[in-house]
Amino acid sequence: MNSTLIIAEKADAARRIAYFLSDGKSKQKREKGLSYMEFDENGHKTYLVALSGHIVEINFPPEMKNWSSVDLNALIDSKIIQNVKNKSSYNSLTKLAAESSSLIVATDYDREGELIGTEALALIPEKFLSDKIIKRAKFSALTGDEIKSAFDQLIDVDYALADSAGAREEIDLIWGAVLTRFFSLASKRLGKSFLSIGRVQTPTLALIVKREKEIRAFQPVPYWRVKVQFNKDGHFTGIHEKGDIFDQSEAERIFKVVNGKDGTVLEYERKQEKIYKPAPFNTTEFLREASRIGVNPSRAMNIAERLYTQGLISYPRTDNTVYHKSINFKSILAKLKDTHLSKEVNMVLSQEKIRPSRGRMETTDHPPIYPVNAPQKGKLTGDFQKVYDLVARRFLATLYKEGERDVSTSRIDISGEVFNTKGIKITDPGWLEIYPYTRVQESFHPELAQGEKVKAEKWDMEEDQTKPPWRYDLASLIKEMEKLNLGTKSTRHDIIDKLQKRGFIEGNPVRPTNLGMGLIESVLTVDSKISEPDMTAELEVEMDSISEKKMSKDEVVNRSRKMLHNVLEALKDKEELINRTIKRSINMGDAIGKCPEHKDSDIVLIKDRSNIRITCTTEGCKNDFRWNINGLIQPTDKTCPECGLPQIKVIRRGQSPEIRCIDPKCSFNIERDNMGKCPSDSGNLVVRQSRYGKRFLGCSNYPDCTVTYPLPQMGVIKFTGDVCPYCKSPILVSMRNRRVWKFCPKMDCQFNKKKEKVDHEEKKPT
DNA sequence: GCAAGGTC
Repeated sequence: MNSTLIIAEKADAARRIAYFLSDGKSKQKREKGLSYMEFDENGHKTYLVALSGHIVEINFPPEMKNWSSVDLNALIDSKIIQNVKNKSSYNSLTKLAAESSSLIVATDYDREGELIGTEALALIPEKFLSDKIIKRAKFSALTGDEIKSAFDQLIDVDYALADSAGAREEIDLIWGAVLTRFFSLASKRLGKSFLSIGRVQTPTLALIVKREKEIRAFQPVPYWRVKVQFNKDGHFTGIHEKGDIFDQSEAERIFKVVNGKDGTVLEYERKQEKIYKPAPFNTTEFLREASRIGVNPSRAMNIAERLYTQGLISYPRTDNTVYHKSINFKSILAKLKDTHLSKEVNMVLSQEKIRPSRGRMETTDHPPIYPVNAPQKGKLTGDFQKVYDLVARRFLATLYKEGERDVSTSRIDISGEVFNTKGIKITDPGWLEIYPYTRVQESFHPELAQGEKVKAEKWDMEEDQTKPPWRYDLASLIKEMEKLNLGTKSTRHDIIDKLQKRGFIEGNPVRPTNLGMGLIESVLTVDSKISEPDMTAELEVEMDSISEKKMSKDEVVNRSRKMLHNVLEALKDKEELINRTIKRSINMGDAIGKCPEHKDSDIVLIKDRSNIRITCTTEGCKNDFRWNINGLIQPTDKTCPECGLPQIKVIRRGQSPEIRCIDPKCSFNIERDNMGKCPSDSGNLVVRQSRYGKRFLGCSNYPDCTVTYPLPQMGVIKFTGDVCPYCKSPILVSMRNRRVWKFCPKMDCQFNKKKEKVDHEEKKPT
């Protein structure tokens, strides 16, 4: 029993700790469902177990399960139980702990890490625990030096710090569950359509709703700009120094003074400016850039995780924007040299000295995101390739030189009115050559001299108006959440995903749905901080008081329970109002056109998750349609050529948008979906959408006839009017990216063997 | 069917 067990937070950390402590002699062991690492040192055995984050999950006991019958005040005061989530870690942990004389917690050195460590300790049966030495290794980077010195100077486990994270867990659960149930019950939205409330998700939703309200309330104000186009070896534009002029008569006065006249240079300046290279990637910046190249944060995070486990990039969850001195740039560059980025690598290597850029945030938990290895040729495709390239190019850009540009400015006088001009010319692209995701706009500007006359060619008075604030896109939303300290680098994209899946927000740029607007409005009917980032800020203060041992975890949690009782009372007083607010918001709908029956009535689109109702606002009108659609529905300003009802645009992931009549039974829609006769019972074959949004061909006599055919998911599909000579199925034609394919929908049919390629012009499909 | 936080 002379051995040590080290508990690590994740497999990667366990590997690195084992490697550095054993000088590379550690071995991975797998036996009887156990998985751990092991090494020997002078007869002393050391085991390492890797957890994967939290090993237990807290929850309410089973008797609290029923939403409708459990009293919410009782739920607030309910005891909280723990469930083991990760059985295999648990088995390795308890087995090896029994064989060890000392235990070392070596999880990440932060609040959650301390909790993850103590959770693991708490799972070890008391009889094995009592006689053991329990210690904590404190390292803030997974480097040899850090790890070795951490294990030379072990400290004690900080139970107060773990408790502070434990309080966070419990408070989040209690508030989340109680309020989620309250709002769902109040609006009678139970089952799949429940309304969720949480410390992070609700303030995030409120942010989006607030912005939408600002946009809707925005009153544009007109303004004018007086512009003159000058010419000397090329065109360049001067803008009157007053910029946006809100007084129309003043703008007119200036325009009249200068119209038709040339200018005289008052001042001219040309200077060299640096184009600073970007900082190394932290999670937020990485997600922002990925979003810009068309990979949404959730998917980007998912891909980054997989690239990380494949050993291609470093750990993707980090706040750090400064490379640690231990990173061996040369060896990484050597690995990247044989890839399609060899040109860029050589550019970096051609410098006398490599000086990496630094960001503002320097933490010690993980390095910034950078490539650690080159992928095998052809191994990465699609978005994986895009994301890897983004990380690799960002890395190379941070190691290359700054760019340089010439910035020319001048002030030009026309009859006492002054015009500012500006031109930018890149003289040395520097890192921009490696990192093509950033573009610098160039504009022409000639060299000028003071007192020089410049010819003017065009005089304009442009009218414009002030613009409403921008909607958040997924990238700027994550950035804003980071600024407000909502969520963590690992959870922000998940929170946004949740808001989308629950039908509170949609699109990118992000808009709240009517349901999302209604939920926030109803949350605001009582005076609480549920929808404010302050909830998190205040929780942080409480957590600090626990870790500083000024308060106990129970004191803090119980105080929070008391507050929640009060909030719940206030909410119950407003229950009826809350119900009405949510109902009204859902039924509000967006106007998408006029009703041909009732000329004064709007046709509105009412969305509630995947249920869509499109109806005339006149009570009882026959134009009341229901759609169940997996996809986004957008209004168009067109009407159906068949029946005159408004048309909508249906956008499904991976498919080209379709124009539809709002009446599902309109011949316009039927015609488009008609793909010929079913060979089995001569019903009509029509395009249908599966529950998962995949399209396929099915017989109109379903469920009596269950004939289906798969369809290509991309591109436009039409019926040619021909019938397959082999199997009698209708012959279809698929058009995508100007490529046209004629095929039989029966995949293994003889017809497809010859893969007939049809020219666009040769035969126009009907 | 509830939260947010780890990690895969």
